[in-house]
Amino acid sequence: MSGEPAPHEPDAPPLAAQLRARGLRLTTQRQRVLAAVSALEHGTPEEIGARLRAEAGPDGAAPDTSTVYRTLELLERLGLVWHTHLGKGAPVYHAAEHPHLHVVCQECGQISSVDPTLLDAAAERLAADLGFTVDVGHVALSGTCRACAEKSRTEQP
Amino acid sequence: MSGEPAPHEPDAPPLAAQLRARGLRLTTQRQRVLAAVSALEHGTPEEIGARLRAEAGPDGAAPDTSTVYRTLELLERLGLVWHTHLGKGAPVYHAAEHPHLHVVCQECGQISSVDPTLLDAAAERLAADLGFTVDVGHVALSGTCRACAEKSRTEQP
DNA sequence: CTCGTTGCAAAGGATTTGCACAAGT
DNA sequence: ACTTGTGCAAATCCTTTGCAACGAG
Repeated sequence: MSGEPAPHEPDAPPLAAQLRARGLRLTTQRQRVLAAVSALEHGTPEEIGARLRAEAGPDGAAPDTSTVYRTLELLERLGLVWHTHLGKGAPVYHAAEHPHLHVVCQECGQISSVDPTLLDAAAERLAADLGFTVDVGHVALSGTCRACAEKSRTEQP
Repeated sequence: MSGEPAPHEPDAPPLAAQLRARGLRLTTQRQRVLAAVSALEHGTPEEIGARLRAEAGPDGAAPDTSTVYRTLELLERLGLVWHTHLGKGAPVYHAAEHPHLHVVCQECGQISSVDPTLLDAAAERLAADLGFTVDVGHVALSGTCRACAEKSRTEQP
């Protein structure tokens, strides 16, 4: 902690650079997967694959499912994307950009993004108490959204 | 919010009562699964099943895997257990008892339980802002524990 | 040209479901 | 007895892996 250069740059971590630095290769697939993750706010591997198929059209070839998984894992290791487990099913991926907090309704599954500073106080407390560093990008708060709370109040009086 | 009767009773929600109230039946399997969840602090469905097998011994019959899953779902709906997704793998279940917050290290997987009041401020903020009710029992904070933070500092200077 | 990457297809693990029988009330 | 719960086995869903061909540097 000694002053970050910039709050958040235009395209923060240069994909190509990250790859070259590690002797890895910049492929169309990797660019497309990353783009898809950014485009879909919260996408499961399956949804990301589906989107890539849609973008590719009938004749254009989309990355294979296995490639999507492999690429997501890679991108995560490069720090370009993060994943979170929201419900029972598949994890959702989101671009690392500026960190944000996920809030998920257990009933309807709706996802909201919240200002991460919401947890700053708690995070500092954990750091001071346990030396534990909270990774805000990974955090998801579960609960019940307003709509579902009212709905269940109506259905079960 | 008008004063809770007691901070936490000896055996808060009576399993049998919960079942009878809904016309459901009290079976050995259900009692055993609940007991196993309590015994294992944080158990995956698989681990819970394994423990039941072990408890049953060579000749005693343990609940089937599918029964474990069905029962966990039921117990959760009854409010007796909660599940949380810690890593990529399976969800972990824990007895509902008094609520506590889970803090998980992404590297070593170690789980710590923290005072849930840590999130009270954030929870109230969400309630006021979005009408969203945070379910503290479900929440898991991911990050890096002190040990792992120091370890990676040593290995990559 | 060399080595990382991809596609394909099959394997693997985890969770769910249909149905007939066993068990709780 | 009546209805719910369980065991069994097959079906699904999600993810991973081996290997030959392909493409970036």
